[in-house]
Amino acid sequence: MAQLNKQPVRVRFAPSPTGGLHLGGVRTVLYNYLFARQHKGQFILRIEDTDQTRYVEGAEQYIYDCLDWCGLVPDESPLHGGPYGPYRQSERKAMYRQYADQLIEAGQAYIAFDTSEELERMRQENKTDENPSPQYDRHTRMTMRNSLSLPAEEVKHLLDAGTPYVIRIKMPEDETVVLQDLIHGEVKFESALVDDKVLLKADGMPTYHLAVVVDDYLMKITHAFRGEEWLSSAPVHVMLWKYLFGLDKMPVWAHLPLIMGPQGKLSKRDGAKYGFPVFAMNWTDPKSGEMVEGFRERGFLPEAFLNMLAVLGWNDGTEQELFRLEELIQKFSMDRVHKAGARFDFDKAKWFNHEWIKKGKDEWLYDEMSRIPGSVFYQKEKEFAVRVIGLVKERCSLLTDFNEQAGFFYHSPERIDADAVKPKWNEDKAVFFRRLSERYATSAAWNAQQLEQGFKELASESQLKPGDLLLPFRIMLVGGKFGPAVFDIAGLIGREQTLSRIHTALEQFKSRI
RNA sequence: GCCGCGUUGGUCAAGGGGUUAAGACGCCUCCCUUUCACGGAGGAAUCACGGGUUCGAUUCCCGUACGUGGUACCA
Repeated sequence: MAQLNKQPVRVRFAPSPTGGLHLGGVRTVLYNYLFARQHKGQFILRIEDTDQTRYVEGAEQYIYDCLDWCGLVPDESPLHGGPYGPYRQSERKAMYRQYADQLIEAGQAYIAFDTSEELERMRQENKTDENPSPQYDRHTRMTMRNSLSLPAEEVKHLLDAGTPYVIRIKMPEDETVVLQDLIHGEVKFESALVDDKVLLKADGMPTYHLAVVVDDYLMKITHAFRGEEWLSSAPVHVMLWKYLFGLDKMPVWAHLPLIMGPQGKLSKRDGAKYGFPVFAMNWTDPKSGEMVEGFRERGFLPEAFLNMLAVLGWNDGTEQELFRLEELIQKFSMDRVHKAGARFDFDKAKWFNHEWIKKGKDEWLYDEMSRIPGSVFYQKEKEFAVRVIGLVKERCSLLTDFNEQAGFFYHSPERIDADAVKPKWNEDKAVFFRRLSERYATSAAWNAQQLEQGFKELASESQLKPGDLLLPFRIMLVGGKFGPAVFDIAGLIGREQTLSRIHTALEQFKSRI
């Protein structure tokens, strides 16, 4: 550990490209990234594609796209290259075998010939109420077909005959495996209770267990952060480190708390079930065609998404909740990460986005809006859009809210909420608006101040209270009881639109009220 | 079942032997605004349970319960 401190910090995110990248995955990336930047170290992306049966077309590219969108770009990766490549485990296949062989030499691993049927049979036969899932361990390994139970000659014979086999770690009978975790502190395991995990599969590919250890060593990883679902298999990794490279070379671990859904572990199904995104970006499974919604398409700003994720399980000890990435890099610390899993709350997520929208520059929001399909803002020039955005942004939690909140700046309301004006509508008011439109038709200047002044003058000439006329006017221009100040709206949409909307509404009121 | 991790309002959480137990989201009320929103002021709501230790436990220890992860030639 002392030695590690002198080395440049190197952390890695190691996803397997089998589908979308969900909340928890992005948070793991984020914490890795923050830690690396804070320590002026390297952030590596390693693709763990050792299971060929789970290969999913496009999944790797999708990961790059997500990281790109979030702005968490790795220093080394299959895409960006680097001095410790290749960064795809499938391309490193040849590197793992020697370590497995080394373990066999040392008696720390063994060869096992059991077929999946035989394994299944063992599990069935040993299954009891007390032990519903028997392990391949010190109790059962001598009853199986492996280089420990079989005579050396038979092993040689089977090998010569090309019998498929795997290599398993031989967990010691009586050892306490101790792990120092940055978040959980000291965690202990009894080696006797851990099973003989497969290290090298029959196809020659390593399992995760061998691959992480070997690659973390070869890639000089100093700190290994991963989800808490890995904590149970940590003793296997620790043993491997001890056997292969020495505990003093082992990275510092941190097992991140899980992100939970409304009930239990957050799953992609929760998204569809409860109506919120769980992936960073839309992900369509190429086989099933099933689409899981992403935060990006739902209208989140990457900054807000990251902000929300950062404080889901971490805080800086103050009341601050809004952080820019630079601040997070400065303030993040693993020992302030909460131990317990956190339930994801979509309302709170929207609040973060809302805050970022309110704080955001209008021009910037305009640019971000390009991601929203069918955004109204591209129907007219940018200058107009930017002014509209400034007027409505405090009413929008998501980028996708803008179309509804700003639509009436681009087209006259599709539906006019006549019911809202109905109770207090009368002929005096109708007369007022007819006169107002005459007045507006000829007024020299067209800006909010002038329009408001004209409106109020006419109201007092008509012996009407402006307050009683404002709501009808709003309904005429907007269609409903929402939106920014009416005269700002009239000022922006212009004379022609304002007059036309007054006339249209007047007609509707005539027939419907 | 076994192993690991965890448990402060509905949710995210600060705190940590003596506190009126922060704050945020959400919810409710009021103010501002003759809309909605923003903003402001309030409100309801919390230390899982049982034993210790202690003058005193939400805080420390031990159990229990509950939640959660693992228990694959998946990661």
